[in-house]
Amino acid sequence: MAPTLFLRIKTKQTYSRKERYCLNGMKKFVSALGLDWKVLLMMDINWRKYGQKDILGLVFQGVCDYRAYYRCTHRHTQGCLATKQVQKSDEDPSVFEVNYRGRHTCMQERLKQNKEDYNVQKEEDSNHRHAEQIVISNEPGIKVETSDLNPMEEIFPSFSFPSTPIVSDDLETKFFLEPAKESNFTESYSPPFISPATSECNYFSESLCQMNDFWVDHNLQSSESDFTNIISTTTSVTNSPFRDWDFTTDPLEFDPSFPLDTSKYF
DNA sequence: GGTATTTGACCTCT
DNA sequence: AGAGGTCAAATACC
Repeated sequence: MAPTLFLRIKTKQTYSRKERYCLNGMKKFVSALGLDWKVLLMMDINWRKYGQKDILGLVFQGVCDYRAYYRCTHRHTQGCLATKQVQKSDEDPSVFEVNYRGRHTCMQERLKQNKEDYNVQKEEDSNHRHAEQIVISNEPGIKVETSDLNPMEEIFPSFSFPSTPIVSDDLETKFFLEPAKESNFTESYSPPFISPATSECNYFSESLCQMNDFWVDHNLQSSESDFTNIISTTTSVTNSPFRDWDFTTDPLEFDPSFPLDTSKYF
């Protein structure tokens, strides 16, 4: 039985300036975990929609219009069987429920190859850095620092990655909108907030709006649009506002050995 | 022209 | 028979 991950994601047609600060907050959170935010972006973008169905009984209420079906872009080329379904919540139309089924085997193959390539290079380089790096993209700078951390695929076993490097600078503007820009954040995009899926069905509830209070207060001190400044900030999660995030709910679990103080990795 | 999305038809399961 | 899931031709987009 393929693992299933169930997410509930609150989204809106348009995000306010204040709410975009929250999105930038997500980027900082990702970097605080020792991950490149572009890595997180890559996790949810190689899906291809293959169908949608009206949800009977709810259509006439105007609440849940349809359920959309997605599968991995590389299903045919690499036999990846990962799929996901997206539908509006019948409780709150602003909440999207995302049901992930299976794992992206396509990227696991690539990760494996990259690790092998890395090991070869590591042997050749006697002056390699102490911190290990698993290069998951040919894109310069797209990598995960994993000193003393679990391998990436163990921390986030259900993460999906593209088999080809598709991250570009404009991805930042596609998802993490600059506060100064006016743009819509529509339901056609499935936010890449993914959690570890090791059990049959994990439940993850997250509201971008709940992050507002933290992020507005915190970000007033920062450049309001320059993400480069944000990620370059050395952040100890222990001392950061992130500790107050009600980010996950049971049974979602991070590896307890996962170090939260990531300041040493920057 | 290649790739992604739409959407009606079809298949499978209960 | 009906609902959920998938297929594939038509269409849209870049």
